[in-house]
Amino acid sequence: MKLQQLRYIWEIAQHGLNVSATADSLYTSQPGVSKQVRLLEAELGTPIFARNGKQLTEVTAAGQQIIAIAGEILEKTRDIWNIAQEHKDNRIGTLTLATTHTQARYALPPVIATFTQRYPAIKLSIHQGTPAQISEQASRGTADLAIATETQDPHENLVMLPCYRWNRCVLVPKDHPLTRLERLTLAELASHPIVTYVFGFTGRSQLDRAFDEAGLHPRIAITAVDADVIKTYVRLGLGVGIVARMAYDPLVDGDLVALDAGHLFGASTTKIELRRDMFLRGFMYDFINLFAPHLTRTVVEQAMQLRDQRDIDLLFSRIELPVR
Amino acid sequence: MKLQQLRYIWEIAQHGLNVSATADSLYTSQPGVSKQVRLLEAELGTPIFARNGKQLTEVTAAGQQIIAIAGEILEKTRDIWNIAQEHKDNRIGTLTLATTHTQARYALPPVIATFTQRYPAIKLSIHQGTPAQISEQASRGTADLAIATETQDPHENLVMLPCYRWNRCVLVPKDHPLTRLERLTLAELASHPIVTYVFGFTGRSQLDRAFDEAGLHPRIAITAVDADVIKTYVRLGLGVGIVARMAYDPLVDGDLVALDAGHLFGASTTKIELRRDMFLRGFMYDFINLFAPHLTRTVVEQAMQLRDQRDIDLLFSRIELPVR
DNA sequence: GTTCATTACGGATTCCGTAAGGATG
DNA sequence: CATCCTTACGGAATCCGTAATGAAC
Repeated sequence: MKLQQLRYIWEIAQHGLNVSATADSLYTSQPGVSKQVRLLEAELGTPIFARNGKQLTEVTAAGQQIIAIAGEILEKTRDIWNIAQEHKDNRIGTLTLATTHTQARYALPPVIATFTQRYPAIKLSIHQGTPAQISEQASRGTADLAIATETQDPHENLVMLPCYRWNRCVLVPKDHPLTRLERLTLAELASHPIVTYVFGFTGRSQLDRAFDEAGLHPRIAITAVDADVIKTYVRLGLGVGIVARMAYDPLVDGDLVALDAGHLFGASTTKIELRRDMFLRGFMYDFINLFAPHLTRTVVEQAMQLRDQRDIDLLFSRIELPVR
Repeated sequence: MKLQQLRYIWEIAQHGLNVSATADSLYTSQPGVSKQVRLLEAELGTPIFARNGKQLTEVTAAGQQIIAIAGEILEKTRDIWNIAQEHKDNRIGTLTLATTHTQARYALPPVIATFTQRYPAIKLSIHQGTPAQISEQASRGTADLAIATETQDPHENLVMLPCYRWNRCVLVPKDHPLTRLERLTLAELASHPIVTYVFGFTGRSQLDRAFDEAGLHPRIAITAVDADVIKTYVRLGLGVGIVARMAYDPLVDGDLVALDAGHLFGASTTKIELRRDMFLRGFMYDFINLFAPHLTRTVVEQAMQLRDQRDIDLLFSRIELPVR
């Protein structure tokens, strides 16, 4: 059994059992990959992939278990690399973030500016995706950290650290009837067509819940994954926008009015997700701390040692999160 | 980075940084091991071992972290092997038990008789040791299961499953004054010199606690790790023995009298310890089930999925354990 | 002087690429 | 017929053993 063989079978599984594509992605030859797989299967004495003739058609029962463990082993080799790099020179390395549009566009820029200034030799790479995708990336070790607000069903091996709470605002054109109200209500809001996030993004589910609990069923005219698209359609007069307050920038969005909606929907919480047992490099702790000042190295280490997310939530229940 | 290199550094750490001894234990040449270590260090760019001239003197900070992870990786490769074997033929394989004298001598024999009959092709190997040693073995993956009563400070990565409760008895020669008592008391017992287990073995700490709480300080004349030695000294008249009741065998120990002491010390619990994330083969579930009938495969799987030993204890608090 | 790790070196093995072959849809 | 996996084969790299070297206790 060799690490490379484990890497091969894992990558083949990730590439839909296509050995050629896998070989390409690993910058090696297809027969080489194929051969190592056969060798591993021969050594273990049991097939990992089921074949129809020469095509790989599915993963055997044994294969599924083996590939899962192979993935864990590969994560740990990455940890070893990180440890070695950290001790060699803690200023160089790579930080891979997986995050959503909202974070990347509105929350992260100042943090990243400071971070890159402090660590000019750290290569930063940001993977944008859906909340489900970025959780997946953190879980698989493709990304070091995931940053998002919505998490449908949390992965077993991820720790979630609350970073900040934020409120929504309602975006309307300057002369919109809603601007003449003393205080915005859910009922008033529901009488207009809504432009907001698609389900699963940026606290959308919390928004639905608020309307539901009030027995209101507003018409959702348009849904988008990011605030910029939402603003565009608000400008076209297709509805009133509901976005994260931080997405409203007076300088750029002077033609729109932002009406506070914090009292209507309650605050949402943005979280950092990371693998429970991963090795965090010094600059990673620093990045987390820059993003969420209450998440000091000590606090993060403490949280990661807890085995149960409930214990972690308990740990943070005492801490006052910043509100944006 | 190769699996073999990880195995080498891990084994070197286990062998007190002696490369020659490590090479011998791995049935390979010493220069080969040495070279692979240097290659790994070169690849990672950071030393794993500190050297004084050519001697390995200590493990670097990076090395400690790396070796720890290497150990976890090696455990997972064993899991892969087990999975493959299980799918190849679930009747062949190896079961490695780590246990104490008391279990091996009195509790395990009938279980093992049944087990070997059911699985004639499973190689069974039993490592005897102190409770601390056998926990260590389970934790390190040197043994599949550890079976013991006392566990000083439980390892992080071990799950402990309660198997049965047992009581003590007092062994005395046939004509001993204690035999004339209606009902044995702690005070009476404490007035005689005691022969029992050394601290850390077979529920000894619970025994001490009972005397302490009664404000008694009996003279402990002789301590041993196993009941057979204890019986020997009781026969020599050096004191009264306190042993697990199951250690008294009327057939062999007819010259001694066993006085029930369950009401004096309360019951102790014998537990199976196993790595939380290990892959258990079918026959391993079966062995556990034979040893403790309430530990069915479903129950064991359930317990292993719990992240916190407290949750496991909770799970079993409802179950009535057999008493021996 | 003994123990122990590194370096040197040669033979065997393994790895990995290209090219050809055969199966699938 | 295009895609895709396997087999065949040769050159390169790696591995692993023995022997020699040198440092530490």
